[in-house]
Amino acid sequence: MRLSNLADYAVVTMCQAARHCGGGKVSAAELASESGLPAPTVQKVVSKLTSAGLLRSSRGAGGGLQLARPAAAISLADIVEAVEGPIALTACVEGEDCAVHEKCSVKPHWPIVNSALRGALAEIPLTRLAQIPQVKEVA
Amino acid sequence: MRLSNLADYAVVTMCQAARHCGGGKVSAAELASESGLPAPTVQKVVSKLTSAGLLRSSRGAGGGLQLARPAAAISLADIVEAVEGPIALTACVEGEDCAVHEKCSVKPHWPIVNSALRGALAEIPLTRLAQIPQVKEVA
DNA sequence: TGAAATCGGAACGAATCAGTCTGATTTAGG
DNA sequence: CCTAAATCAGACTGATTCGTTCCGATTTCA
Repeated sequence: MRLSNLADYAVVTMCQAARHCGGGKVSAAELASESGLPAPTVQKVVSKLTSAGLLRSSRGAGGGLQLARPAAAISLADIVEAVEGPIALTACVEGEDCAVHEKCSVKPHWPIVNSALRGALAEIPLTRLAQIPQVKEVA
Repeated sequence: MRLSNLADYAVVTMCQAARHCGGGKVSAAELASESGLPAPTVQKVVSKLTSAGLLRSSRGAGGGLQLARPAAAISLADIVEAVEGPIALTACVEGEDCAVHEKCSVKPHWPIVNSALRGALAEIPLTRLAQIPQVKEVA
């Protein structure tokens, strides 16, 4: 029930990338220095994000990263799935058979729980995470 | 974003225990044989569930387990938290400091996501998971 | 009193994850 | 056209956590 660190870093990195969205390309090293994360780790995160189609990479000198889609069209669920694979609380949701595959009374209920969680994450766009909220409100 | 196997087993075990709720005490070995899970694993799960106060254990010969509360008052979130600890997607929600503790723009948003997920799990009572649905409906 | 059955904690092994590094590819400039 | 720099992409190592199993302490019934 805990997100992996990679996924956490991916969210932070995507937020940083979203800020540079209008500016064009940004290098992974720049994102690392801005976010304070170790550079090699950011590189790894960026690789996964690019493979998933969330980021577009331009190689060669003067290259860099840029969001493949507008920030509003990228949800938290997309980022998590890009790094951690499909959101599935249990293996049986994925089709893998568990030890109690036969007459498992809980099995039919997992998809409902699963979609509920995924829906909660899908409703949070990257724009909402990237915006620095005025935390002036009284807690 | 995946539930640990222990938590999965805990849910199955609790469902089995809920069926025996009216019958009184049930041994961990019986729950294991009924669910098809390895007996030692069930024992470990039962220990955690008892420590969390979800199950009540009676030691000695003829002892066994029984639900500490009515099944309707036990939610999926309770079971997950009993096995995996507090539901916290990231370490910073728990108070632990992450590498980017300073000016982490994402940090203020995590509690919202976290509570959303926890709420989704808290709304599913054990009774709903224990009942065997008439899966006659066309998928 | 004896014995059985239970929970509780500790130890071992495996798997996944985090982090680091080196190599291949691509572009810009001379 | 070639050189050189900068980039991403994949593979490797070490560590932490999870899963599983086993054994001991405690408690109750007969």
